[in-house]
Amino acid sequence: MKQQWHDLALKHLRTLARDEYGVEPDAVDGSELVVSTPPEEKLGDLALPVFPYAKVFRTAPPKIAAQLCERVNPEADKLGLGAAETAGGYLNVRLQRDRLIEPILSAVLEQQSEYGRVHTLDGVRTVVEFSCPNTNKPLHLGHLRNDALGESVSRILKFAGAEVRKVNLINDRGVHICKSMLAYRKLGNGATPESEGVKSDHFVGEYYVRYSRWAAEDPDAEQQAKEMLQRWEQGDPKTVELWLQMNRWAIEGIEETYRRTGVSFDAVYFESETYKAGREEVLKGLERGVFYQAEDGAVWVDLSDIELDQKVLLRSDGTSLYLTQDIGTAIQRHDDWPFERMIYVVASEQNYHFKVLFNVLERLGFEWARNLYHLSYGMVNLPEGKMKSREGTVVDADLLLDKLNEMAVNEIRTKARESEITDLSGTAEKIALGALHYFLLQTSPNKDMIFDPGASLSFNGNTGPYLQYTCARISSIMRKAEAGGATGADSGAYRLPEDAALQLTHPEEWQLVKQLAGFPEAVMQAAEGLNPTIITTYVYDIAKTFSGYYHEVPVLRAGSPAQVQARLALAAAVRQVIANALCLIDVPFLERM
RNA sequence: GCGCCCGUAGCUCAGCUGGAUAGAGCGUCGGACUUCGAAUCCGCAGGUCGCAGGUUCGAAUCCUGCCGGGCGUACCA
Repeated sequence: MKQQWHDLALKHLRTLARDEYGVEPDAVDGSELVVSTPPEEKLGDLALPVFPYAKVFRTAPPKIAAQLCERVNPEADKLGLGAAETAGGYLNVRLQRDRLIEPILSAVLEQQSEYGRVHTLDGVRTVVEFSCPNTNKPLHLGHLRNDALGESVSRILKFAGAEVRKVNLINDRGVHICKSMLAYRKLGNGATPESEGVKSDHFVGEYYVRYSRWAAEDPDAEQQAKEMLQRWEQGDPKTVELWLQMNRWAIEGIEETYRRTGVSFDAVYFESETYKAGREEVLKGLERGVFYQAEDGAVWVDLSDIELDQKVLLRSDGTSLYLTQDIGTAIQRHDDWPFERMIYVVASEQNYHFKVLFNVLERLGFEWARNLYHLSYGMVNLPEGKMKSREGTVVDADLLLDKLNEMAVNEIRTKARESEITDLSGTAEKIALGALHYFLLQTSPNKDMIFDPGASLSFNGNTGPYLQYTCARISSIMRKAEAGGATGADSGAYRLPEDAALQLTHPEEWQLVKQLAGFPEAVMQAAEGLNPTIITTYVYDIAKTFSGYYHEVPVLRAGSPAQVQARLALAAAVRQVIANALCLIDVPFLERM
C-alpha cells in the first residue's frame, strides 16, 4: 500500500513537473519521496512530504502538495487506494478502510505462523556464530545476552528467507581450562557432580574458583597450570583423560542450559580440534609474501596500510594464537558449508580483533571474507558497576533463571491462578524466559546495558510477561467463545465474516489492522539491521493497542453476532501476530498464565 | 597518546534511509475490578535530545570540534 502510493504520487509528480514547471520528469528523484506516518491519527494513515521538490520546481511546498493532491485523487479513487488531502507541505493519505480490513485480516488468519515471512534474503546462505562458552565455568549473564541475540537474529534471518546455519565454538583448551583441571586434581578427591549433587558445569566452575583462591596465595600455581597445558599439548594420557572428563561435565551442563533457554546449534566446533588449523594457512601466506617473519621466527602481518597495527600470527615457538585459530575455523567453516555471509555474535571488546581477522582473510585472497560481519554487542553491567569474577559479582545464568522462575511461581500464587494452569513450574519457566529474553533484546545490540535484577525481573509494564499476558487474555476470550458455540470457529481457526469491514469501525480496530499489516516490514527491517529490538518495539506497540482496545470495546458482548465474530477474528489475528513476533525473540507463547 | 562505541525525562530504554508538537516502561501523584483474566487500563507531572558550531526548506538523526563514560590498543582469549 505504501509502495502503491509512492509510485502513484511519483507518477503524478513527474507529469506535474512536465506540465506546470517545464521540468524533465527524469529530474524528479523518486528516492526523495518517502512514505511515512502522520504524527496524529486524525491527519490520515500515510504522509508524503513534498519538501524535497520545492527546489526543482522553485515553488513553495504547500502549493506543490495542493497540485499533486488534485492530480492524484481521481486515479486513487478509481483504484480504491483512498484519498489524499494536504496539510502544508504534506500530502496526507486516508486509506479506504473497508477495502483493506478484510484482506489484511484474512492474510493473517490464513497464513498463521507464516504470516510476516518476507523474501528479502531468500536463499542467502548465512552462518551465525554465537555463544562460544569456555569449559571451565558455567554460563553467565553475558552469555545470556549473546545467546538471546544469536538465536533471535538467526530466527529473524530465517523468517526473511535466509538459509541459516547456527554454529557454536567451544573454547575447550588453553591455560584457563587447565586451571580448573589442576584444582580438581589437587582438591577433588575423586568427587563427581553426581556424588556432590551439583549441576555438572557448576561443579567444574567451582574448581576454577578454588584455583583462583589457591593461586592468590601460591605464586607457583600459575607455573603449574602452564606445565599442565604443555602436558596436554603433548598428549599426556592422564592429562587428556582428566581434560576429557571435565569437559564432558562442563559441556553437558552448558547444553542443559541451552535446552532450558531454547537455544540450539546446527554445528558445534571445538577449539581443541581447530586451533592448529590456522597454522597452515598462515604459513602459506608467508610463502606468498602476504606476511613476514621476524628474526625470532614469529610470523607477523603488517596492517599499517589500513591504519591498524602489526599483529603476530604465529608465536616464535611456532604455536598458534587466538587470531590464528579464528583464521583456521573461518576457512574450515566455508569448506564445510560454503556460505555467502557469516555473522559473528561477539561482545564489543573484540571489535579490533574482528577487524584484523577479516582483513587478514581478505589478504589471503578469500573473496567471501568481504561478507564476514561482526555483530558486536555491548557489555552487560550491574547497577553497582561491572561484573567482576574476582569479586564474585558475576550473575550466573542458571541461578538467575531459577530466581526468575521462583518469582513467577509466587506471582501465579498471588494472583490465585494456580488452579487455572495445569503445569505450574512449566508455566513459571516460560514466564521467566519471556521476562529474561525480552529484557535482553529490548536494548539495541551495540549499546552497553544495565541489568538491574530488581527492575528487570518485574512482570509489569513493558516486559515479556506483559506480552504473554495479552496473548493469554485473548486465548481466554477465544476459549469462552468456543464454549459458547457462537463463533463459527473450530479449534482456533477463525472465519472472517464477509462484512467484517462493516463491523470493525472502531478507530482502534483500524489502528490494529494497520499494525498487523506492518509486521512484515518490521521483520524486513530487523533482518536488514540484524536487530531484534525492532521486533520488541513492534510487538509491544501492538499488544498495548490491543490491551487498551479490549478494555473499552467488548468482544463477546458486541452488538450483533456478526460483530462478535468480526472482533473475535481481529483478536485471533492480533494473537497470531504477537505469537509470531514472540517466536522471533525467543519469548515463549502462553495460552494461560 | 591513538582507534572504535556510547551520551534522549529522576532511573532503564525506543526513536526506520534527516520530516509535522521528541515517545515508552519504571518511579511519584490521582482515578477504574458485581461486567470477555487488574501480570490490565485511563489520567497528571517530568526534556535547552552532553556542549558548541556547521550542512538545509527542516537535525535527536548527517559533518567538525570539545566535554563525559565504556572498550580496545598482548607472541591472552
